[in-house]
Amino acid sequence: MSTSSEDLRSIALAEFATAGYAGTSLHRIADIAGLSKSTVLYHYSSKETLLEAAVAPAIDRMTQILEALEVRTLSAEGRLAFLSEFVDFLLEYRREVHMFINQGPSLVDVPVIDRANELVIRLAKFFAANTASVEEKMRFGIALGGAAYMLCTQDSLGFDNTPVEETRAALITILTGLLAPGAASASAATLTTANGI
Amino acid sequence: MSTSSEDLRSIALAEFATAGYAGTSLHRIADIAGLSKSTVLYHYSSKETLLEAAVAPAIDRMTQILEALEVRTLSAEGRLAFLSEFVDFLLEYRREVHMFINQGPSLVDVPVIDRANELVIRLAKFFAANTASVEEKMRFGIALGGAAYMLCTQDSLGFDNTPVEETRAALITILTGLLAPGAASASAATLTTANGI
DNA sequence: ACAGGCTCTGACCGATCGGTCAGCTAATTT
DNA sequence: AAATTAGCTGACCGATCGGTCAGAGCCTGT
Repeated sequence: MSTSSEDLRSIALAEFATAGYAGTSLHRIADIAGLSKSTVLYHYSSKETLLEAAVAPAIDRMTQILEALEVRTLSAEGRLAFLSEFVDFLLEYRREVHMFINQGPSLVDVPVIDRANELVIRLAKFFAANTASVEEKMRFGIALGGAAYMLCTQDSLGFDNTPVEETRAALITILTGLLAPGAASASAATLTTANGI
Repeated sequence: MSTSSEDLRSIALAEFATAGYAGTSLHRIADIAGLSKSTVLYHYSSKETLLEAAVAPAIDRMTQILEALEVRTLSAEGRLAFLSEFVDFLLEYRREVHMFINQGPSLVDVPVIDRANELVIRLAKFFAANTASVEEKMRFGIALGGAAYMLCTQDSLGFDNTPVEETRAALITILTGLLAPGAASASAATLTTANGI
């Protein structure tokens, strides 16, 4: 894997996430990378291949997390531990998650995006089972969509130079309060400090 | 304003919100409306004009809300009353808000979207003033982005046939807890019932 | 020195994009 | 009845889209 390939992958991911897949041309990606459009199609045989390469790591990681999750039963502590793991996932793959969430419906014919949509549904089923109330389902949607949006808009919200540790700790606190209202703040504080923040 | 004009406006809004402005062709809008592309350009002189017509009502309403907000000072009750008003705004203009939030950065050269972006910034400044902590700014981002996402994805989250009143009451409860942690649940319940739900 | 990959490029292709224009039809105005 | 207007359409335009292809430059192994 050459340097150009990795450059193109990260440039494409950033552009797809902000301008949208349809709104980003191969010419633009090539320009940013300082290459020609032909070179982009040399490294990735098509625009769709480039998209798949851009989001594949996030999908693999998400699949892995979900499989481990669906095996073990979920105690109250296990739920909080999973939340901590999921926050790390969100922090690392914020742009990919933002893409899945906001462009998933319009990219249904792309196989890799279909897999992502399926993962989101599986996650939703875990967090808000069929027996869950409407409010619980809404809480899950707000947590997922809100976190992805917020993490991709830090600059516009005015805290883009915040250290990652602080963002992580605050996000765990907020999501804990959102998804487990009631027995929230105490457990969240315990979890936050337990992870060495 | 003929029937076709209004049809095209609502079709365009729905398509722009789900597939993105760049990802939606005038041909597709015309097809859905059962008209020709030429007819779309007869009613709206350009694609950008159609976008402006689609989002203008939401921008006007949001401007009106913000101006009224920035005049009066904000007591604790006033803040909750505003939240109730803002939830109504979100419910009515969910697709427009979803557009502003997710496509705002990529449509900076469109004047009407610039106005929308400016409104979001003004709203952020109200909710999380410059003195606000990072966590408070994050809470605002999650609330805004999360509510817009959740309301536009009800079907995928499995509660699309929920009556509006229930959605509204739950959203007020959730957002109150998100934006005013601590003195949340009691006030939220009071506000919810006070609005006749 | 030479042969063979790797990386990269410009020229070119058909399809689709947003947009223009002349003109059709049916209703309305005078 | 004649003229005008609103609503709509297909043909067409230049620009840009994703994608193909032959080949140039370069580095490595023989």
